[in-house]
Amino acid sequence: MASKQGVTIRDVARDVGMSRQTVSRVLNNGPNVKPSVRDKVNEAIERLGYVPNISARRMRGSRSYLILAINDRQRTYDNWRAGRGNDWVDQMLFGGMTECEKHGYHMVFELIDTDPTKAQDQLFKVISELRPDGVILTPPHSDNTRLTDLLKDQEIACARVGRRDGGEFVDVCMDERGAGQRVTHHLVDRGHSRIAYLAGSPDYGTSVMRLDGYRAALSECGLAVREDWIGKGDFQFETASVVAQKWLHGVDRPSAIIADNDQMAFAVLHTAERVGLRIPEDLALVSFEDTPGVRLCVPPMTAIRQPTAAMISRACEGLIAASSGEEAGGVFEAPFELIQRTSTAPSLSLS
Amino acid sequence: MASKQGVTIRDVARDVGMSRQTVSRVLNNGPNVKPSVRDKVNEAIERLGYVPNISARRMRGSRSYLILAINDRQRTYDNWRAGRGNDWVDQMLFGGMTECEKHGYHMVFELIDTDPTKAQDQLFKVISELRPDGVILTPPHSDNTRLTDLLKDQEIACARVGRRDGGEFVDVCMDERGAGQRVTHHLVDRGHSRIAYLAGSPDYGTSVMRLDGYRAALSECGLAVREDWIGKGDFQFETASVVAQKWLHGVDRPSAIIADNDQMAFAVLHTAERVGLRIPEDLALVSFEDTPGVRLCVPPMTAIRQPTAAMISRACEGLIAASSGEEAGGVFEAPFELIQRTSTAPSLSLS
DNA sequence: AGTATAAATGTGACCGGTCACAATAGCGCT
DNA sequence: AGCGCTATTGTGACCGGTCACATTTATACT
Repeated sequence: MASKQGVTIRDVARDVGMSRQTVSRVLNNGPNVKPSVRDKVNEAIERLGYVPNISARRMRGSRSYLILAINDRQRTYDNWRAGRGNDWVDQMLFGGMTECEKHGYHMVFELIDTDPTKAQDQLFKVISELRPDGVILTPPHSDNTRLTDLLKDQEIACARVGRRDGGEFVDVCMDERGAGQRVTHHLVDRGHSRIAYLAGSPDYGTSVMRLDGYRAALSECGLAVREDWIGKGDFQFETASVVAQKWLHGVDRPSAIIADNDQMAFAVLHTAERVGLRIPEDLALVSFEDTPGVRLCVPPMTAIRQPTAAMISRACEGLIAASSGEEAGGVFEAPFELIQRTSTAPSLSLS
Repeated sequence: MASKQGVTIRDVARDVGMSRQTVSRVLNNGPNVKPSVRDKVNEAIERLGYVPNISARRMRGSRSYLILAINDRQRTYDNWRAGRGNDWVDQMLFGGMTECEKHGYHMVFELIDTDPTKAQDQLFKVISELRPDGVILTPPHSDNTRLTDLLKDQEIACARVGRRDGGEFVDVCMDERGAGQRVTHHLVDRGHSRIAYLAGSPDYGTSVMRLDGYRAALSECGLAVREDWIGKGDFQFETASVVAQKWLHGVDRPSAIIADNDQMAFAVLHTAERVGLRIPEDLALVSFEDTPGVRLCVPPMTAIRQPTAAMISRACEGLIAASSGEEAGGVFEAPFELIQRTSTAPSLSLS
């Protein structure tokens, strides 16, 4: 099964009686083309149904019109296998694709392993094959310097989701620290002073920043930070259940828990139910991830809504600008939203 | 920002003192290469870190090592916008990518419009740009003959999700009719005889087949089909709410409802709550889509679990085989599963 | 008008692979 | 050794664009 080629640039050139280079100039919005010629060429392109072949463009030219989005294989697989979706992937796809389409770009998704060395090999392979104009790294790979070094070495623009260093990188992020603060203040405003924090992994920069915001907010409110109320999770349900169990089973227990992702929030929810605590009356709960599950569970949870689509969209924009020769590095911070739902509704017992 | 090229096939050829064609033969598992040479070349490829460039391969060669997956823009956008995820996309991504990776292929996702003419133009553009080896069409585009004709004309292999005609196409599907039957029998087994069916859209072949299975099962059980209990939905919450409202508000109401997708099932759930019907005691409910929301809502719903990942994986396999020159068309039916949850639990009032 | 300069257009090479076909090497057999 | 045949390897062209540079045409200015 061979895929034949349709109309080529030479067909268009012949049709308008110009050289292929002139047509190429029109295609790339190059300078020094007489308006009348530009119009004539565009008309011919339209009429003949000419569409430039991306592979050919990539050969001699420097652009491939491809943006590569990298996700973590284990994380994606776990979510998929467990039957909870990858809301994240969906939003990336939508935000990225919409932006790419505007500029005539395409998105390719790839999964790579968590192990830094394997990840490096896999990324090397795929960028050698595809030679994308830009690569989007998502956590935890945004923090892997082997990958960023590789991309720098290969002179491929790189966007990092969840980082905020900028420089030559297109860093897109949310104000994680601010979100940590906001969530904490939200709970304090509701009358809570015994607020625990169920952290994800210190390997994730985002986790660290959120936790930092939590600490800061407690200080701002004149509340002490209890280190035993900072739980060490791993984004998984099981581990979080153990921590929640420990916290909730005695008398000296938190009145509110902030969970670093939806799975850990669900773990708290289940544990609370098991030990007979009602939400929100006996325990308030906030999730840092606003997935369908979080919205639909009982009670629906208050959550931080990450602007994933906006971030990826911006990442694509930056990468495309960079591959057009512009200085596009820097930090773009997308605004988060705190969605208030029942899990932190005002409760009588506290007022 | 130009992406430089690394090691090329000529570098490898020079290294082993052979011609580039010989290296090419090794790469493509071509015949007539002396084993010792093959080994030497492979060693050099490994040592030099050579990875063939996909764009270059595509130029003179007939393969692009690209599989294109097409999804409907409106549907994806609606789901995304509404804050419910696209579980479907996630599974496609995972199933497809895993299969592609095995064969050195890559997946590109694209969204196209529902309108058949627009869809055709958009597909034409993207296949002209990318020249993929295969295209996966998902509902409702699997039923759009303009698209399949275009692909046939362009000699690009095509897989259709949710179709079962086969022939030159790689059709992957679930036994939709069987699922419709199974769901209906499940309800009858639970003692129901007043079973309504909230259909999606007659534009979707899958919807039609499921409905057919429902009718068949009722006949098999000696139950009459009530046409007024076959609701015309459009996969949307709002429309389904109206239908559910009509059904549930009187005395002559169904004791069980089958919904063609999760949104419509949620609509029934909400409507039931509003009119004071308990699930499953007063009304049983089954969803044809097993998304995270369906699993997490209250009560958790019995649902058909579509083997999306398996179907897409198989589609990729077929397309890759086809582009390798094999006769790969045909129908592949992936097994569905009925996941029994609380929404159809045995209820006292019926026993 | 005549020349300097800029604008517009054209030409050949080239990117990194694969194709078609040519050329050489190796083998079995008389 | 000589022959026929097959297995193995090599050569030049080529895919469809873009690059660098050459060439022609238009505009500006003395």
